[in-house]
Amino acid sequence: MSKNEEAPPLDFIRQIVANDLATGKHGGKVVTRFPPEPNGFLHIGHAKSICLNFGVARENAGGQCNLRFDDTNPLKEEDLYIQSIRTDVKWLGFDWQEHMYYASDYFEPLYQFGERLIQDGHAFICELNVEQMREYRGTLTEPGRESPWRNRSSQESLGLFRRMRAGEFPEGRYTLRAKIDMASPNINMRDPVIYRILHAHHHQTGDQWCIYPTYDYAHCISDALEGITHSLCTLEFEDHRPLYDWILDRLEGVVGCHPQQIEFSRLVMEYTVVSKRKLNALVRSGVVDGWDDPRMPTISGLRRRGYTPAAIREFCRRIGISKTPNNVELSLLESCIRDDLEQHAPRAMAVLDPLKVVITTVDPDHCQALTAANHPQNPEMGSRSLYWMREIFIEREDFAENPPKQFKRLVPGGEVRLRHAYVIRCDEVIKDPASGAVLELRCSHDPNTLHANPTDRKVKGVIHWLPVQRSRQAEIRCYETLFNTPNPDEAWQGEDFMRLINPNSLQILSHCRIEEGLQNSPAGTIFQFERQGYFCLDSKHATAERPVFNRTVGLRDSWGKQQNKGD
RNA sequence: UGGGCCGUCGCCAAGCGGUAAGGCCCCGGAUUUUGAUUCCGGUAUCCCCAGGUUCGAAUCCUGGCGGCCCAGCCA
Repeated sequence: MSKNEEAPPLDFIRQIVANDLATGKHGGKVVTRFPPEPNGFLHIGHAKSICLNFGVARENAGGQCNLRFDDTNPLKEEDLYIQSIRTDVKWLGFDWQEHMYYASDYFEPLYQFGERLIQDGHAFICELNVEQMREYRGTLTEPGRESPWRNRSSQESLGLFRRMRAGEFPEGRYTLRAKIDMASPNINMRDPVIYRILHAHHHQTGDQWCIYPTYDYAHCISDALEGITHSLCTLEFEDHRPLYDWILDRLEGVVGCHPQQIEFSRLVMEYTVVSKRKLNALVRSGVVDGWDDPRMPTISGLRRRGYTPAAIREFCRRIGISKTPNNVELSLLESCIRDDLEQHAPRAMAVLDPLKVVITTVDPDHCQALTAANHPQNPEMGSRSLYWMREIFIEREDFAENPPKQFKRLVPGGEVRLRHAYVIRCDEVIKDPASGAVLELRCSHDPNTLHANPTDRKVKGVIHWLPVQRSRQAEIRCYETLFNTPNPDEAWQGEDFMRLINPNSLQILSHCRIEEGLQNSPAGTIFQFERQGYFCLDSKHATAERPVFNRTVGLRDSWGKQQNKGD
């Protein structure tokens, strides 16, 4: 294997998996799962977990990754989310095949195991209410006290558990608790509740149940029942692992296997919040258009913004997997989408802020088709026609009466190349006498410069343009970060988050010009508007009559950067 | 002197006792009908700090310091 073909180093989880495979620990199998709770939309942080779980399965022969909805809390969950989660996982390019499950599929065995734990003396029915339980739990530095119901007989607990299931009691009256250790320094081990009464309709099981298992109880058993080998989750569950193992140890011989829980650090990214509560607040306040607003870090938002599945997967690959607290820069995500779109997005021209130019050397009725390649490096992407006519638009910022140093665009008396067309010279600047604003430019073109550069002089700049007649008006939405601080999560206090919102996060330009025909592309089509960036035909607001494009990301802009240095 | 986890370049991240990979960002320079792309080149004598073990330590030991998570009948 040559040097640059070397496989990249495996992250610590993949190392564990590879090692387990080598030693035959799980019978040579790799089964993972992605276990979202259907209580919200998937976001970029979920993408990291999806890429890890499905990735590990895909990379190993015979590997499998289940999609499992962790639906143990009917009060917070909805079927709507199940649909959107399925859509997003598929869109990201992953396939659970026939392995889509619900934790609620296991409610019956979960209940039976509960009876068994009671019979074996490992669980009891408790009558403490929420406040009492909090008092009995102790604190981080003081041990808790045992519930007065802890030592009631198994028979009594069993009877009560059955009556709980039968619906004889109101919510909160009883709970089923694991009997572990109230003095444990790990609070999760202080006789945690594993079943509670909830007279709630469940989106999958309807009114079949009025007692529901908690996450800690349901998750480990669900994993075991599905034959999961490696149960990958984020760091905040590290303290839960002893409980995960404790439950499965009590059920040894009853459930077939004992998966290994491994934790990794969750994704934290600059300028973004990801908690359901905060995302919800943004939606409710109307700061954003909805969960799929192109500024949202949701998968649907990224999709609408123009991010591709491949770019998101590449991002997840580049950030890696570790246990280190992290704060990933936005530039890394942007680099991923640029890399993808640079190769795949067809080029087109758009003028965001049009300035009219009359080419005095072209007849009023002249219309010449010029061929423009759709991609400078990839001829297979074909070409299209641009029409050379007397009246055109150029970008207002591509002309300067008093150019800054190094400016290589159009100036009075100067020349510039129009991309895919001719070199023009600016002969006259027409201004509004009152305001002094530039209204129009009069230019002449050099007919010998179509596919050739002049030999007697050097023309340094190339700018984009569009014919007035054969171009179309469009709305273009340019986005910046939603927040004006790189760490909105920290800065976010209570309900007061408006002060964190970047007032320029959305700029709507409604008088842009685009090449004719672009508006008929399917929603979601992405173009590179040359010299500007990547733009995606909006899937929500665009019509053929009124095209709307979202700027996915701008091109790298070394000129703009250089300009800003001077400020 | 509650428990758990983490600390390698501005940001991610390899490294697993043999003398600091890679990516992003940044800075030079070449090519360019996108100030894009591409292409070269540069960027940690040092791995939170202090001791120790060793011929040799980012990697082992000891002691500090800093950060994150946990007191839901949420997940």
